[in-house]
Amino acid sequence: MLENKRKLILDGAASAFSMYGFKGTTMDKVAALAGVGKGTIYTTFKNKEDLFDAVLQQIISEMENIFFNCIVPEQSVSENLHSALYELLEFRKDHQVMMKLTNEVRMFGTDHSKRAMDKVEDAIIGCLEKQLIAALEQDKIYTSNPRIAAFLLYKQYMALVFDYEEKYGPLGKKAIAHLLDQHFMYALVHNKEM
Amino acid sequence: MLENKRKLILDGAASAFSMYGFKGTTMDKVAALAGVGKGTIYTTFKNKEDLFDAVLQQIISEMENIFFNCIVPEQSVSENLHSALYELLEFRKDHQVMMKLTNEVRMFGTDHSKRAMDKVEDAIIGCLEKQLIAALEQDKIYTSNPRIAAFLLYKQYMALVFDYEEKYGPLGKKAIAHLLDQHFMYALVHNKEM
DNA sequence: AAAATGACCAAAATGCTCATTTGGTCATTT
DNA sequence: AAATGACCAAATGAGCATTTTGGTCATTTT
Repeated sequence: MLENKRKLILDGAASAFSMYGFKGTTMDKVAALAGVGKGTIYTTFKNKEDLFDAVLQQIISEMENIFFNCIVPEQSVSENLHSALYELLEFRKDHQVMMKLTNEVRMFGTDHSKRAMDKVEDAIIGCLEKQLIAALEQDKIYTSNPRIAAFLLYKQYMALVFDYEEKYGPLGKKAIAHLLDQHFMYALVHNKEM
Repeated sequence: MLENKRKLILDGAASAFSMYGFKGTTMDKVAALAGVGKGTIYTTFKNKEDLFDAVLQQIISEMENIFFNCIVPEQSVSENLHSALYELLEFRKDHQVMMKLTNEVRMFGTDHSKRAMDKVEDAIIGCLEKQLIAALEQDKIYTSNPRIAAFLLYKQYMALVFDYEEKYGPLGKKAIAHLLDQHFMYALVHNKEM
């Protein structure tokens, strides 16, 4: 019944971290939410941070699946990238709790949990990079360094979704996609000098 | 002698805020560094935050001057934007203390001093926007919204200078300029559909 | 026997008190 | 009239008592 418990605990922990953040989540709460004894958690996970890592890893996997599923060879690069970004938007909406966590962890978290959150960022950038590389191999885009391009794409996306909203008010999904298309994708698709 | 004192105080305060940050700076230290009595500060500035504002405003003015001076009509838009970004890089180097302040204020500062730091950001974006508008009027670039373009340019620049360094190591000035040129400017200069 | 559990403990977090520091004032000095 | 620093109320932080919490392990359950 160990594997069954693992899922229970992981789900309880995900709820707890979502509701209370990292610091606000106690192992007692996780145990209660998961409906298991506190000691049981420690038969599967080394400690709180390990549990946190596992929850994030689960989110990362979900996300990578979603990303993977929107690469459609028949689609144009631009369309694929659009799909990917829409998925990123949807993902953010579903897991907007995770974004709160990002903030909290950066402010109060330990070094370890900071690194854990960075892994999420790296995973997203990695997904984007993968798509860019695929496009690159088909000569659909030009870039000397798909990793940097993915990094910039991600940062620009985050700036539009979060920073812009803070300063000038929220932007619709449509507007964000359009802005990225005009200001970032265009160069990728047309600039042969990269 | 009031105007003379004002400069003394402003310089002392600039040093103090640079050395100790906002919280770490006491009015006694400012008075000592400026070589004036503490009470004197309050004949010119309403309070600590007002003084902080004044110091930032001075930095903003310096920065705007530098920016203004690198708009050369004979130069191409791309060159002008390059100059502006190089100046921004130089500016950051000289006032890198200010960047520390940004962090500190965001973490521990009052709402007021946060807004004060935002003004610096807005000033930089404003400078970029001004240059973009000038270029737009000469039909040298295309963009439906120079404010957003300036915002994105700034964010991308900051991401390259700070976030990228944190993740993958520092980028040289040359590399940063090149990346911005390839990934951002290109669309501005070529994408007539904006 | 193997898995699950919750009472238990050391350590960390929190609340609280009180001495010190600090932003700001104002009577005095220059 | 301008400048000043002793002075004050409020904010801060060190130090301590109390509570909470991550993690363990002897006991119970299956």
